[in-house]
Amino acid sequence: MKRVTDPDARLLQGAADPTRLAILHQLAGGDDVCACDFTACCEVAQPTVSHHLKVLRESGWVRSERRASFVYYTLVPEAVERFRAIASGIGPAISLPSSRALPVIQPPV
Amino acid sequence: MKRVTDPDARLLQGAADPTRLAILHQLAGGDDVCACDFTACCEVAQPTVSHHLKVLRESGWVRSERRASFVYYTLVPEAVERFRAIASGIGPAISLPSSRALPVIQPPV
DNA sequence: TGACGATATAGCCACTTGTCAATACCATGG
DNA sequence: CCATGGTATTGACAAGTGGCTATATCGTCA
Repeated sequence: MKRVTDPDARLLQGAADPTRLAILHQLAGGDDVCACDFTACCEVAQPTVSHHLKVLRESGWVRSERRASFVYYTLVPEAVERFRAIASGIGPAISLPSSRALPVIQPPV
Repeated sequence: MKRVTDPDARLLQGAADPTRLAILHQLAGGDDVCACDFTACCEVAQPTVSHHLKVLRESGWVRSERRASFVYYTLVPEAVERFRAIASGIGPAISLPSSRALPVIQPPV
């Protein structure tokens, strides 16, 4: 992919991967999570998790902090805020007549 | 990139590009936009715009409709809804003490 | 029907991505 | 100091991406 310079696109690209989305969801509570815990949830090897954590760090989603021999990751609140701002900026003001389901979209291939 | 099967990741990946983000912003009003108008805003050649429109179509973001010899594109409301749902699902409930600025994030490379 | 303007597709290229095995790094506990 | 366990980095690979030029397709109008 072309080297993305636009910060917004960079943020979106940071989240645009199933593994990283799972990591973000695991961090959604707001508490910090040990790196070792991600290896459990995502079915990928440890170096791959480490790689994705790096991508999330470099796109501004998370910060890491070493405590003893463990490394803990936290969501960056500003990133979440920005993401929500992007969400607000796309599309008209909420106006779907009957928006109860919020279905997962399954496009035609 | 790994073939993304997760619909949410697919949706995010659809938006994770500066050109496509510009297209989405241009569609944000809710009105349909002629394909020819995207060529103007994004500094890429016509086939490239067409390519990005296809990506947006296949990730569920837009629908196209031919009228006369022009093709008009519209935002898919469900995609916007889903995107906002993802935004709500990431991170804790809105709680940033003083969130006025919503700054564009510039991570430390 | 034939020419023309608007979009889409095909084919190619350089570059990026996701994944892993192997290995290096680092803090802690003997 | 050394062994150990958690984490990051390296190096390799297949596959995907974004961009372009050239070309095909589709509708409209003369």
